[in-house]
Amino acid sequence: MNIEQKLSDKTVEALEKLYGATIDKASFEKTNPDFTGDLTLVVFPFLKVSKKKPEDTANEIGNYLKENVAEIASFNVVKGFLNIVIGDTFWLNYFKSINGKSLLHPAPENNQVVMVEYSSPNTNKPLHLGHVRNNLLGYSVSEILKAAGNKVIKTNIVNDRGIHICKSMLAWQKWGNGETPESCGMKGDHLVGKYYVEFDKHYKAEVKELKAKGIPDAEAEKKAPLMLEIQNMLLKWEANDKEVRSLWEMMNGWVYKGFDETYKMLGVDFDKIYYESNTYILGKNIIDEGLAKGVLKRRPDNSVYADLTPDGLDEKTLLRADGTSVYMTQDLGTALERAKETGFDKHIYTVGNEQDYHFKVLFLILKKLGYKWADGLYHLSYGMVELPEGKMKSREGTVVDADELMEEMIATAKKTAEELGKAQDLEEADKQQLYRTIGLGALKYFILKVDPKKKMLFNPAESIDFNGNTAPFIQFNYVRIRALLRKAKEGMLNFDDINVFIHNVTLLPKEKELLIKLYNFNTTVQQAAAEYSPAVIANYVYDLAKEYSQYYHDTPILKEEKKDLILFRLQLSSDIGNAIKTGMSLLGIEVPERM
RNA sequence: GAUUCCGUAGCUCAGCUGGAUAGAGCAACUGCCUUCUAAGCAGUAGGUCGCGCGUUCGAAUCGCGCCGGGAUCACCA
Repeated sequence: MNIEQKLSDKTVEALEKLYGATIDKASFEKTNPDFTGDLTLVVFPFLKVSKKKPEDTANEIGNYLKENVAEIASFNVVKGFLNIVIGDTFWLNYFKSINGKSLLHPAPENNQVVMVEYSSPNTNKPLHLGHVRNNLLGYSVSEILKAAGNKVIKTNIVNDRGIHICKSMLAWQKWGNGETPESCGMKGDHLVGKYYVEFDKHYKAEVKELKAKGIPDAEAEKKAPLMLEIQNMLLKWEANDKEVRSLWEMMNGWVYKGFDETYKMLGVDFDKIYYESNTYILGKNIIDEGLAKGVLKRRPDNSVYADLTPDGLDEKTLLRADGTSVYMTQDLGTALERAKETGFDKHIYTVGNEQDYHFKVLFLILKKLGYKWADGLYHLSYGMVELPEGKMKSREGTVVDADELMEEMIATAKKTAEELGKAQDLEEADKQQLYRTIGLGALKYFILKVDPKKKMLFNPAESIDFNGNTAPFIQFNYVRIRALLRKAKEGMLNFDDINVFIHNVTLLPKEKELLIKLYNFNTTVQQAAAEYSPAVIANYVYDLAKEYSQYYHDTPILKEEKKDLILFRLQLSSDIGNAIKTGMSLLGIEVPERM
């Protein structure tokens, strides 16, 4: 049982015995660093039952706890604050208990099936910074949920069909001259993206021309020849036209190859990939079911809708008058399909906050339809990535490309390392690997340390930092630990048998703080899982690394005179290294051995 | 207009299930490399926690109202 729980239970007991009061639980919090103690109980809420002054109440509870909880070394009272000091013995026992083990101990009873959907790209253009945030979040949340004891299925739904896909296809057909990724040396997704832009350019020119002839805006946009052509192409696609389909398959193939490279570089992956070309028809069964149950209604023109006005939302159309379905219909169908397929307990959609309304409606309709699993649906809604001048706009060319961004980060890592004279004795291949680890680490940490639901700012003019609250700083501390351990090994120091050296250890204040931090590792992972927030992990790992950095600076480890202390400090460092490595892996960030 | 998210140091962010004097990093300025990796450590300076009212022994944190910003409110995806 953890110490906070024990203290809480005993406090409840104390209140009962001292004042005859029944209280559910008493919560302790971390003692403010300016005061002596490890855990603090605020006694103000108990004055009602004690009918005594804050100081007296705190002292009485303190005395009771001291007598009944062996781990307590001492306590002090400041106004209404009861500060508890936990003895070294407790922390040293904890230290022994984690020796050589993983810090993670997932709760098996928590073993739920969780689907995490993320990425969801369109196959008409390459991935950009917004996708990067999505991918990193989805991947990291998946890792965190796994660490918290869930069975996670990572999924991706690829938007591979529709009018926007036809745009790049048509443009390539018209102006591509048979260009392929091989022939021009361009990554497939970038090549297709180029033709998407190309389409837009010609289309705009046509619209402008029509407008010049005095045709109203809306009509010009609809009547432009290129618009009519892609609409025709979409119809052909839906009719399974051989020529259109093979063009579609070829160009999507290029895109997938490009995406695979980007995903690989980002370090994300999926257990199951869905394609909208297979799922867009889904959902019609649900309509029939909904109509039968009376959840959905039919209008005179034959269109079908869900009336959500009683819930403070609008009417949502699910089937057009012509019988075709809309985006929402697909999502209803896909959710049902997945529920049948996997029997998930939870399903997390990693999608930007611009779709908050969409998911509200989606979940509500599924609940109204009476599906139990609908309670397990969750929209992991994250804020947009903005540039100093505002939103990224592909039309204005202000989109930050994912591949380019990663390249730049790696190049900056290289440049910085060379300036600092780092890693000079490494093999060339190891150097390249190191620059990747550092550059991509910096990028990932920069994005993940921010609370997902907040919008975040990215300034391309200022490169992402490598100092301070960053991945390279955390990696650096890991590297220092690894260097110590290598040297210890060379010096034949054997710290395997913890029982030999632990008896002669008195904890320094910093060592105790570090042990407390390690002790909180699992709680932190659980919290991050509950909040679906990698930022919780990022902040934890940074705090730990920062504390260690101070410790490392102030405390001799290999240079310590007493051998038992050397061994203790090495083992402590090693444990911290493990915590850093594990924590970073939950963010999808690697740590190097040297840098 | 309605719904919703956000507003903390010059900048980027923590803290928010109410608790003690609001924390980091960057940028600025000062020190510290013949001692375990200086991508580091220590220090100085920088805040009416958007504004007001309320609840409370206690509010950055909870509630209400303003002000400012974003997003959404299609038989688009």
